[in-house]
This record gives sequence, C-alpha cells and structure tokens, in this order.
Amino acid sequence: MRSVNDPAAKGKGPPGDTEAAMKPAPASRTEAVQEALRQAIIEQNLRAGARLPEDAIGDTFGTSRTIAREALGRLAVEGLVELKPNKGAFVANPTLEEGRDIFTVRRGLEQTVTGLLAGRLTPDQVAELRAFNAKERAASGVNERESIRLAGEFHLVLARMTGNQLLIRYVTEVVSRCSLILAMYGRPHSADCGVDEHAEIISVLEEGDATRAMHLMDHHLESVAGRALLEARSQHDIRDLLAPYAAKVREQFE
Amino acid sequence: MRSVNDPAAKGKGPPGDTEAAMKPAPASRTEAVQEALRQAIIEQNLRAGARLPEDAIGDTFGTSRTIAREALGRLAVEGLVELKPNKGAFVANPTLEEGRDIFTVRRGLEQTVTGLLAGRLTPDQVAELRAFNAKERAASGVNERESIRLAGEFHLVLARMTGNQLLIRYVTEVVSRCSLILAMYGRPHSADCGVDEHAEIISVLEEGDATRAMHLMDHHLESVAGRALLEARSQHDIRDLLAPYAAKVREQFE
DNA sequence: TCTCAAATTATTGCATGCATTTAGTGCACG
DNA sequence: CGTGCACTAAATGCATGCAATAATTTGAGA
Repeated sequence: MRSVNDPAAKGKGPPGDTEAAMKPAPASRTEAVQEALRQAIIEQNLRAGARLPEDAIGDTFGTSRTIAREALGRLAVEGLVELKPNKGAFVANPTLEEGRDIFTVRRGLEQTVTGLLAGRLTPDQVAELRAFNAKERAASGVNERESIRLAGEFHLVLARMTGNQLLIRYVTEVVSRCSLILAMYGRPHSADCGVDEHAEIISVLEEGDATRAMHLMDHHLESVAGRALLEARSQHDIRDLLAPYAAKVREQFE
Repeated sequence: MRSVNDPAAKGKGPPGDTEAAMKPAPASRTEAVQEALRQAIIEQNLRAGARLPEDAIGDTFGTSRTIAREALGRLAVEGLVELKPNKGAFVANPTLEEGRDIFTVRRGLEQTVTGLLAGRLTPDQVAELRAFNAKERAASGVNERESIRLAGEFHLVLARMTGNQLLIRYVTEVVSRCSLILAMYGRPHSADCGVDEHAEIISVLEEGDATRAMHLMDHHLESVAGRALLEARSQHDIRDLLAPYAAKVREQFE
C-alpha cells in the first residue's frame, strides 16, 4: 500500500494547534482533510509533484476514498493539486515561470489590499499589526520555519483587515502557492528579510499615503520574488535548475 | 422529486454547441456537470439562492449523486455555489455589498491584465480584439443577452492574452460572478454601454501607454459597477432594495 | 540478452446503499 | 384556536463495491 510520505504526514501533526477548539471544528470531514492536505503541501511535508493516491489518503485520515477524492478535487480548483484524468492527483509542481505568474497576480492583489487599507486602519488594527511584526522579528533568525510561516501570515492578516471575502480568499490562495514556490526555488533565508519592510508598510498604511503604500508593497513583493526566483538561477546547481523541466518531461510520459 | 428549475436547465441546453465534438469531450463527468452548472448559474437559468439538491442534479444529468456532489463542492470553491452543512447546496446569492467587494477585486485584477498587455500586443492580437469589439457592436441593442455575454467575454479575451494561467482563472471567476451580480442588481441595458469604452481600451493598449490604459480600464469597470450597483439603489422599488437583506435573514433561519 | 507483448495488479471513475440530520406534518394538549 | 411535541418524509454525509483504465510484471521469441 502507498503511504503519501507517511512519516512526515502523520508523524508530526499540525504544529501550532494544541487545542482542537481553536479552529471551529471543520464542518465536514472533507473540509478537514482538505485543510490538512493544504497544510501538508504548504509546509512541504508532501513534496511537489508527489502522488496523492485516494486510498492512501483515506487510510491516513481514517476515512473512505470518497472524502479523499472530494478534498483533492477542491484543492485542484485552488491550484495546490493537479488532477490527471485516470491517473490520479499530484501535488502541484509549479515551474519557475508559473511561479513568476503567481507572483505577478499576487502583486496586483496585494496592491488592492494596500489601497483599501491605507489611511483606514483603526488604532487597534495598527497595534495588532505591530504586535505581529514583533513576533516576526522574534522568530527571525531563530526559527527558520516559523519565520517563513509568519512572513506569509502577515500578508493574510492585512488581507483579512479589508473585510473583503473574495480578496481574502485570493490572497490566501496566492500566499499558499507562493510559499510552495519559495520553498521550491527560494534560497535559504530568502523569506525573512522582509521584517523591516513589513514594519515600514505598517507605518505608511497608518499615515495614509495610499500611493506610497502601494509602491512600497509592490516593491516588497517584487524583491521577495526577485530574491527567490531570479537569483535562484545563479545560486543553485544545475540539478535544481533542470528539476522543473525534468518534471515536465516526466509527467508527460508517466 | 425536486427539479432544479427543470424546464430552463434541460429545456434549452448550451447555446452555441451544435456539435458535441466541439469541446474535446470533458475529461470526466464531474467536470462536465460542473461546467454545465456554471453556465446555468451565470446565465441565470438557476435563480440566485435556489436550492441545488444532489439527487435532482444527478437525475437531470443522468449521473449519480456522487458526481453532482463533487461538482457542487468544486463550484463552492469558485464561489458560485454556497454549501451549507447538512442543508445542501444553493446558488450563490451575493448581497450588494459582496457585489461591490467582487468588483473591487476585479478592478485590481484587470489592472494587472492591462499593465501586462499595454504595448505588448501583437498586431494579430489587436486585430482579434477589434474583430471582437465589432461583434459586440453588432450585438449591441439587438440581442440583449448576447450583448451581455460578449461584454464579459471581452475581458476574458484580454486576460487570456496575458498567458498568465492564474490571472486567467481569477478573471474568469470574477467575470462569472460579476455577470451574476449584474443580472441580480443591474438595471436593464446597463451592460452594453461599454462597447465604445472597450474600443478605446484597445487603442490605448496598442499605443502602449500602460498608465493611461490602466486608468481607462479602472474607470471603465468603476462605471460599469457604478451604473449597476450604485444606481440600483435609487432606481428600483423598495422590494428590490430589501431583497438582499431579506435573503440574508431567510438563509439564517432556513 | 534485449524487445515486445500478454497477463496481472493496482488505482481511478462512478454508482449504490445505509446512517444521520433536517424539514415538514399532524395530533394531542393547553 | 394556538402551541408544542412526536412522527414521517426527505436530503445529506459517508462508505463500500464494481467496472474501466492505466501501470507493472511476466514470459516468449528473436
């Protein structure tokens, strides 16, 4: 029987959740599995391109294939999973080019977030953001994994403050996928350079200069993407450079 | 047995498809049903808020509930369907406020599209856009339904020209949902005022002034949303104004 | 030994069936 | 006559089973 990178998937469990009550108990098992798979993918416990057999997932989560299948279908809509007819589901394996496309969309979305927020943050919200930024700073250099997670989460916090549900959903999606991409192509420590930039963004958002805030955010994301995606080419050895292409070829014949 | 607005759903069928071979035979039945439901929702053959019982859909399409269920789940991710635990699926019934949120996101996305395209269109692409615009003009005032469809399609054509898959997916989604919203809240003829604006956008994209093109696009979308969503308040009678609120209340208790 | 083909195994695609939950109906009681 | 409760009916949530498709192995022939 297949095992979906078994030790990683069920060996450590979700990191931050000590209480089950924290998340409002996923309505259905499908959603629970969907959420779990999403986390596993984002945290790279499921390698990009890895097979995701329905029965293995069902076994792992103690449900039937039906649930696994449905969760995979929905994740496919989100872009984290690729569904090949009669072949099965695979963890999305974005190429460098797809990665750039995703970052392009992300920059646009986050400009919208920034524009909506500039000058409209309540003092409470500013305080919350600064507190979050402090957490980022604390984790920076100490816990690499946590640092990366927080860096992404910061952008989610901003998006949530807009109250725009669709915007929240899209930003959540692109941040997820960017995490995956950064993990695939980013060089180590490429993610936590953003702490100071985040702080500056908070300040400008508070001041209310929308144009400057948007430029700042755009520059921030461009530099994150640049550090991760462009420099990756000269940074890594040839195997990494060829990996995505090799993957494309492989999937064509498998 | 329930019937999912039966006559509309199966009484007329998809409009343009005279041959089944035109679309390369949807990979799976799930996708086929998903696509069909999406069309039915966008074209308002399924009223906003309408129940979508699994077995009725299965019967209608000649498949089992499993397929219907899966399709509904995926449409829920797209935002066209709302899933209520233990209650079933419903056609999304966006409030006016949600409508504005969606238009906000759309404006951001289409600015990205415009920015990517400005000055980078090939002569062939420009020709294709002008031809499309001509079709729009021909339909304008003649065929209301077709006119609305083309107005939305124009933006999809633009998005596809970026070649950015994620951007295409998001624009497709927001255009779908905006169609639904315009159909719900827009006053008649509010959609086909855009023919000239589309033509102007094409010209500026060709010239290559990215900033101006983006402003133009933004203004275009703002005016479409404004015509439809803001004026709706003073235009219609009180029942329409209260409808979304009533819907919210209703769904809370049903 | 290599190649190609047939059979075997594994996995997806889909339908059906059962348990659980919700909505609706009717009857008893106040 | 109105209210509340039990009962019935219906729809969802989920698991299982079977057929079809793809991957793998085996074996025969060159």
